[in-house]
Amino acid sequence: MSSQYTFTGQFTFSIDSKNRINIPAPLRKQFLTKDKKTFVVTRGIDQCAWIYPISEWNFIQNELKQLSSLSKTNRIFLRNHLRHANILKFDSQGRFVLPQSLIDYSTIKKDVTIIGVLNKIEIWNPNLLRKIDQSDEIDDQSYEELSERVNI
Amino acid sequence: MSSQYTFTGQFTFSIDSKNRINIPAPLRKQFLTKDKKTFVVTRGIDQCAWIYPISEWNFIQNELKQLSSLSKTNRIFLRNHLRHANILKFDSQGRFVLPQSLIDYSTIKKDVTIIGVLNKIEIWNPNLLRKIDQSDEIDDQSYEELSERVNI
DNA sequence: TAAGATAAGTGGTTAATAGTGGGTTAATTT
DNA sequence: AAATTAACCCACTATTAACCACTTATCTTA
Repeated sequence: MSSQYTFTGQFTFSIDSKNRINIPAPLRKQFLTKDKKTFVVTRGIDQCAWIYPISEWNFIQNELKQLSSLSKTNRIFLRNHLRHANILKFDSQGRFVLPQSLIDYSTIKKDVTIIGVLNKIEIWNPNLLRKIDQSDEIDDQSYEELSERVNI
Repeated sequence: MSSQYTFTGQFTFSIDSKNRINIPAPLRKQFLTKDKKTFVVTRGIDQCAWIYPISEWNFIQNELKQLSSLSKTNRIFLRNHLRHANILKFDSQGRFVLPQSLIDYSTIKKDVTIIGVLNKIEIWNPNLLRKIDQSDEIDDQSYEELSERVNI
């Protein structure tokens, strides 16, 4: 079964003194009641944070179970994706606190650009996203191979 | 299944102080009731904005859902296609507000030229469209090639 | 073809919502 | 017990969306 979420759009918000980030209303409104404002924030493959509604995350977890730990790439991939995953809820104002480790990882300072990418939401340092936008790096061979087997 | 929309024609309207654009009545009337006045505005490949009725967009989106985010190429592709997509509705007067980012992208000032192109509607800076009109002539060779694929 | 009626395009006002900031209390940690 | 963190609440401001109104164009019908 494919995703029930179809996040789109781009928004630039500020992160406050308590490291709270507002989820843009158009994205927040999409959250299904069954997910109860619950989601997972984790490291993106790129230098950003990824947000999955909890039901999406559960689906992805099942996909990840397919990967054998005999493969080194798999082991590294699984480790890095699972250890940084935080289960959170947004508050009555629609905000959540972004864990410090993810702030550091994505080099977030004062502002964040939040973008909808189908089944997930990405949180970026605006400057970084702009840079990425122009110059894109080389494809990673290992990821290419993985992509043929897992669909997240 | 092919598109249920066949937008045609050209209209030049003004954009008001609140960045609202009127969808020309002939195009608006084509909107199917199932789409509930809902559509997606996004970046065109050329320097203009594209409008897809929501059912058209959903078809495109389902294709995009096939792409795994483990592939770098896919990630970049998905991001850049989805972040500029805004799901909107037109108001009771048949207008919608064009997001600032798209106004900038298509260098729109006071007036806009709206053209129907089969399954989508394009929004142009009139001056830009005029320029393109002259410089983007199709040469005889290209017409010959086209003739082998389309019979009109 | 003139007059009325209807629809289309444009403009502005008001009411609701969204984004942001901060404070208070409860829970956890040290 | 003190300090830090997290949850909750309240409040201000700016933006957005819903609503109303007017003008111009198009269509209808006498």
